[in-house]
Amino acid sequence: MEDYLETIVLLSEGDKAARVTEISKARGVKKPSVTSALTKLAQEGLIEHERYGQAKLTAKGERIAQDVFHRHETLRHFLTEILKVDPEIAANDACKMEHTVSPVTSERLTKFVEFVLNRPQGEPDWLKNFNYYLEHGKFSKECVIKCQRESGRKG
Amino acid sequence: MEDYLETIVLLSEGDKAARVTEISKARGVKKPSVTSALTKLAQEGLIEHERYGQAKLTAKGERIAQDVFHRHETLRHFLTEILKVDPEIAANDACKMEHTVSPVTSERLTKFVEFVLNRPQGEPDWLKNFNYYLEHGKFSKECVIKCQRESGRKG
DNA sequence: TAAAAATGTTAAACGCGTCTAACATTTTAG
DNA sequence: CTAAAATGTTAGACGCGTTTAACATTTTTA
Repeated sequence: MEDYLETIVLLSEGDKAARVTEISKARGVKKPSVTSALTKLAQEGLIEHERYGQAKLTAKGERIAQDVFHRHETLRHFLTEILKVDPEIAANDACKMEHTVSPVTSERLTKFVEFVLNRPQGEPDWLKNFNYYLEHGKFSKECVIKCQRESGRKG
Repeated sequence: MEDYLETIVLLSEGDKAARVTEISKARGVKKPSVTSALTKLAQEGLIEHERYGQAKLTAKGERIAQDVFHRHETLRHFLTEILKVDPEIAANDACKMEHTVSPVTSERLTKFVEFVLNRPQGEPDWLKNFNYYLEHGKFSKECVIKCQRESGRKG
């Protein structure tokens, strides 16, 4: 059901109205599935849906939809920009994971992505080293040296 | 279904035999659910299940079960040791995410966790800085200074 | 070894989200 | 304005994993 909310918010923010056919296309699902989903969401007070008309998010629905979308984006950014997963696969994975991640994890991941990407000076050194590690399967010399330096006489 | 395989592998490796009642307790599910799951897994050639007896993984089943377990552990480590999510919540989240993560993402995450935790010199500085960021909601002075140093005259 | 307890299976039902086929409504175009 | 096309809904079915209730088998124990 969360997926429907997300789709509705995306359509509403875009140029398309959140109608059955559009939602159906967007979600890759037949129209009766949409109708029944909308009926349920309306019963739960998350959308308003007039027969043969548009779906509109209520305040509560909007809140939840934005929340799901936020989880989606956080996961997607993490996957593409840190783990360097192919964008398409990342979007796909994010789409599935967004529903299973607990609030705490979501919040931590958000902070993590912020921490890594919004630092005062951009992409950190260690992320570059991770990319080296990804490509070569071992730590770069630079990385090892840096580790040794950082750990001082403890090493 | 993957969850059943995982449970079977864990019971088999532990002291308990993989019998209906044990699996039922472990998964928090009634016994008929287990019976029907085992029947399906047997049909797919992932386990052998003699009526009223134990479930045993086939080679193929073992491979898949280990794979799921590996995804689980990778996710769990990432959540607890990097994002510092509470162990119980982390285990829970891992349990749900392990089924939705694509092979590529799983592999990258594994490498990432390795990279962070199995470095030559232990937990890296930046992870400590992330912990500071988690607690205080801002970058530590040390972190900012380091960033400036690293970026040199570009900054 | 027979009764009791534990364990396992079967049958029938449910909720969920989906589908197809048929029907209803609205929109569009001639 | 009306016929055709597009859009939306309803009814009935399916697969999935689950449940309860009843029954079958095995194990324990007295």
